[in-house]
Amino acid sequence: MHKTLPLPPLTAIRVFEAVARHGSFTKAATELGMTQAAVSYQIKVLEDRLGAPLFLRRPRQIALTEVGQRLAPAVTQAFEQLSEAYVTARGGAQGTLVISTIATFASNWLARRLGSFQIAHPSLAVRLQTEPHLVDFSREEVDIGIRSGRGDWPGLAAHRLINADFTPMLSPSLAASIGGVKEPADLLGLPLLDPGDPWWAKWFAAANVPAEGLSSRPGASMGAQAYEGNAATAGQGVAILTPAFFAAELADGRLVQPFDLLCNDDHAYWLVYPETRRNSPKISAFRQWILGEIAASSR
DNA sequence: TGCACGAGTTCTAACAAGCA
DNA sequence: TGCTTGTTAGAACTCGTGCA
Repeated sequence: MHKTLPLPPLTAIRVFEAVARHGSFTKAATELGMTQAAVSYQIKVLEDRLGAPLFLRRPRQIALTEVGQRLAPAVTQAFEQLSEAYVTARGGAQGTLVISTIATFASNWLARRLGSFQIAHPSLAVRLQTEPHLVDFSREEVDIGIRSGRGDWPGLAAHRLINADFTPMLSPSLAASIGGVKEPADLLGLPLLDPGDPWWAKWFAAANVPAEGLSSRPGASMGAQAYEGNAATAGQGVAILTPAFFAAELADGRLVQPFDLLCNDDHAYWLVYPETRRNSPKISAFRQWILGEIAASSR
C-alpha cells in the first residue's frame, strides 16, 4: 500500500517558497508580513523536519543547498497550482490578464485585434504594459510576455508568433521624389531612419550593395519600429521594418515595400509565460486566441 | 547589512468544569 | 446533551542583540 509521509507545516513551506524566490530572509519576511526572525524560525522548522539544511548561510547572503534546489521548483509549482485552483473555484478565468509586450507589437499588431479577445472573454480585463526589457515573471505581476529573441528562455514556455523579418519601407511620395526606387542602391540617396541599426547593414549585404559608414550617417534612432514606421509614413525617411507589423499601411498605400528581399537574423516574436502556469485558465484562453489569430493572418 | 539566537509575549488548541 | 467559560501547555511570534 502507498504510504505518504506527513507534510511539514504549510506555513513553513510558504515561507520557504518566498525565501527561495527572493533569495533573502528579510525580503521574504516583508512580503509575508512577518519579521525576519519568524522567517528564520520557520526555515529552521522545515530544515529540522527534513533533517538537512535548505540554505547555505553566507555573510550577507544565502543560497539554496542541493536539497533546497530540488525542493524549490516543486514547491513553487504546487503553489501555482493552488493559486490557479483558487481562481478556478472563484469562477474561471476572471480577473486581469497582464501582458508585457514591446511597443511595436502592442500598437501595430495586438491593439488592432485585441477587441475580438475581449468579446470572447468579457469577464477578463486585459492590461497591456509596453516595456523594452525582458519581464521577470518571478518578480513582476505579469501573466504573459511578448518578446523578441530565439525562444530559448529557461523555465518559460515559448510559442513563435511572427518571424522578425525586415525590409526597407517608405512613403510613396518619398519614393517619387527621386523618380521611384528601382534598385536597392537607390535607397542610399534617401534619408535612412536609424541608419546605425544592424538590420540595414545586413539587408544591404543581402542585396549586394556596398554600404560602408552607415552608422556614421545622420539619422534619428527612435528605438521602436512603431515610431520609425510612423516617421516613414510621414515621409521623413526610409525605415527598415517587419512587414507583418505594417500590413495595413502597405495595403492602403501609406507605405510601400520596394523590394521583395526579406532578411532575418534568426529572431522572432514569441509568446512566453512560466511553464508552471501553463494550465492557468486566463493564459490558456489568451494562448488559444493569439495562436488562432496568427494562423488566420498567415493564410 | 543581513542572519541567528535568547528572552519574553501572544495566540491557539485541548481539556475540564459548570450551567441551562 | 450541548454550549460556555476558565485553565494550561505548547507553538509561534516580536524585540533586542551579537556576529560575520
